[in-house]
Amino acid sequence: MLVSVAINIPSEKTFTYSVPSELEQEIAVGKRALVPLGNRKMTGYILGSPEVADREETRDIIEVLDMAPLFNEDDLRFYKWTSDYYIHYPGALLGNILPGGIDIESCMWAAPAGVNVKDTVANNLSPVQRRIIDVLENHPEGLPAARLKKAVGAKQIYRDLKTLHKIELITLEERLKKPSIKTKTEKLLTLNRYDESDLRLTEKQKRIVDFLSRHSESSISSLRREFKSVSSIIRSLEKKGVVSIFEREVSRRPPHGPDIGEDDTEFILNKEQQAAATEIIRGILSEKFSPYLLHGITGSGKTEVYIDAIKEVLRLNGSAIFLVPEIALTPQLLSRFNRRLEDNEIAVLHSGISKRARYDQWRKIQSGETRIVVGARSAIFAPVRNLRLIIVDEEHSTSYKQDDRVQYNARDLAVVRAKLNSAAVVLGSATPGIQTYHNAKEKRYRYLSLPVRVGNKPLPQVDIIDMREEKDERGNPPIFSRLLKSSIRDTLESGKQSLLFLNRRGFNTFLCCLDCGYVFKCLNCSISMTYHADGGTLRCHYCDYNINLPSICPECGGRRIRNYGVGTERVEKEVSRLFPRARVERMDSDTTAKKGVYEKLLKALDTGDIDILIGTQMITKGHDFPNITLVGVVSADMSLNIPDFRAAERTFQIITQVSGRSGRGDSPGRVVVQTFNPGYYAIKRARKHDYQGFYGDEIALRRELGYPPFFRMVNLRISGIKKDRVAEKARSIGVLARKFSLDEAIGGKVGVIGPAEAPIAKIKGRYRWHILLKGKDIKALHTLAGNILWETRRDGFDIKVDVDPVNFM
DNA sequence: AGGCCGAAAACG
DNA sequence: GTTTTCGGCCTG
Repeated sequence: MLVSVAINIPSEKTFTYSVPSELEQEIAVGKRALVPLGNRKMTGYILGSPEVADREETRDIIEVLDMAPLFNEDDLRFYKWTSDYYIHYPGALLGNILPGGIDIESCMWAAPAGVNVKDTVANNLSPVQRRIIDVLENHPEGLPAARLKKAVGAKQIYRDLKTLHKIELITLEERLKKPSIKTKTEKLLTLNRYDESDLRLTEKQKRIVDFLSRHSESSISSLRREFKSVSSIIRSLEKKGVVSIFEREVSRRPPHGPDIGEDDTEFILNKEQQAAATEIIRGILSEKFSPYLLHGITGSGKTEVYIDAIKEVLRLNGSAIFLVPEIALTPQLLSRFNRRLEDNEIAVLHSGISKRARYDQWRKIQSGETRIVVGARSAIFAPVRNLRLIIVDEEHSTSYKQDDRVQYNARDLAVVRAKLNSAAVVLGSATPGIQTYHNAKEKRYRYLSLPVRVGNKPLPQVDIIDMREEKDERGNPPIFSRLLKSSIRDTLESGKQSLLFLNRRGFNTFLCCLDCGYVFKCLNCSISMTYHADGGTLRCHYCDYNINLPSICPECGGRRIRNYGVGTERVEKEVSRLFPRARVERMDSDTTAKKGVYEKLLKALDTGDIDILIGTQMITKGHDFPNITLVGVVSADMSLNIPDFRAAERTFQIITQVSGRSGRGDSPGRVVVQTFNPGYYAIKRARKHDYQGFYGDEIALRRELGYPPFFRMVNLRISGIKKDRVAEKARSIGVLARKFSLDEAIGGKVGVIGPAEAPIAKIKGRYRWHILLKGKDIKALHTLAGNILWETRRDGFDIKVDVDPVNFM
């Protein structure tokens, strides 16, 4: 018997192994096996068992690592599609999406041999060898070769390790690295059929046999509770063949979150919600691929529609995946789900869950025990059984695109997975992505609309303030316009709550020397550092490098350093100055870094203990607080000035989303948007809540300029430590790309733009360049990107392919 | 010929 | 990803 496995290494290959006959029983797709690779051992993910090997020699697998598969063939088809589309190594993709911390592998382990290195010997060692000895002196128990290499700072280390081993200064052995989480198992007993007349059982043995005959299977621990000491009795029963012992994994329940929001158990859908839910349920029942765009304005009650559809899926004994853009949104959603979908356990998958719990959840989903999965983007890979429905809430959110490691877009993958499983998929948003809306217009998705707010509440009135007209005492633009100031005051006086939104945390966005114009920038990243008044530090928002606020300019020694730009901290200070009696809180990634703070702030907002909440992106989504009647967008321009073709789309979405927080209760809401670009179409359309109008403007531009959805893109990112060499490498890849783009298979169907230095030219000490590939034919784009990767050695460079890029920085 | 080194390939 | 092998270069 043969198996093909994928291994978590940067290689597109899968590997074929033979299976010793005693392990054949245990083989199944989706289980892991310990396999030999070179002279080490690695964890391989079993993909199938081919009839014939594609090479002469195969080695035996060592061990099957799982009792039950981690995924089945359906899941695998989807994973394979993903690794093909995003041009990722299949083993690396599996390694990334499967619950972490359970794989086993071995490595070379170097340890000092415990002999004194004599001077005469030491003098004969090369510098690298001497450093190895030095490092090992501080690690008497030894180190993995790879870690040692880093510690020594050498390019190569194996030759020297071998030499040192030969002269017996160090020991070298292969060592298994233990998985970081252990799977918990319990031992179970079942009663075999046996001939009573053949056996003489003691009194105690009889009692246990009697107990077992009344239960189909029992754990040893439950027997122990019943009969105290049992081990020796069980052993002798097993010897006689009366019982058999087997092992099974047990899992723990995840902790229960806090309860937020009103009791909405008795919710009744309005006419539009009912129509949308009915249509989605029709799709679910059809057992055909049924994609929907649920376009519901803010406050229109999309979640109720989702819950209705999920209820239907549960009735059909199917599974549903519910994706949320940010893990911060799960607690609220969960308490709502728990109220409405009682008796059904809900699995939560996201990066905030511990490894151990994530593994347990994965197991329960895989076995079909849990049928509802809620989570951030990675939950799209959950190994659900009988998938009938995927919901992508706030589908326009850019956080569905993973930026590091394996880059994928969970929103797009949701549609693919639904297609592979003939399931329904609902993309829901108040401000659908241009691409999604375009798909709906082209009839690829069915369009469902919730055009009114629940309870017919009006949308808030939006006022645009031209900040060029506003001046403070010194003639500079103030933080708050007169209208925003008076609106906050009015809101305070009427006992309602205000939300102030700003897309930038910190105090001032940059510091600048008035004498020489020097701007304080991060040493590792080409980013201006942000002043944080909290700790009196300057911080880089990319690598968190921070220094104390300097009093003199490091460039010219000048003492006149000025603050520019406004962050949430600065806004907070200004609010406290203007409204000293108001209860003000700030919600951004600085204040919510500590666990539980986020929930606490939401709770306080809920109970009315906050008058004014200031925050970033974090406050724009998904919260329903009826007492908020004023929303202030402190600066709408931040998202406009990014080098990205989606800048207008983002601006429209942010203004609309944050406006939607206002006026959800009985009092009408109001929104004040401050901007230096009051005439910009995205802002003008947002003022009128005019999505269709905005779409019309935007799609015309996209068509004219050749952007998605009319053209597809692949971005190649090249980064490295040495500035000149990265530039050189980028240029040589650019030449290669242009050459390949003329190939027959591609035939001028792909345009090559660049290479160019990335807008953020340096992050964490790595210089960055990119090359953009653009074309209508995704196949040609894929072929070209694949060819380039294939032909390019990444010696000292990091080269990443980003298919359908979202972030161009 | 043998040692040394960085680059490249192989790993089933 | 780790470990081995390749091939060019130097020394003697």
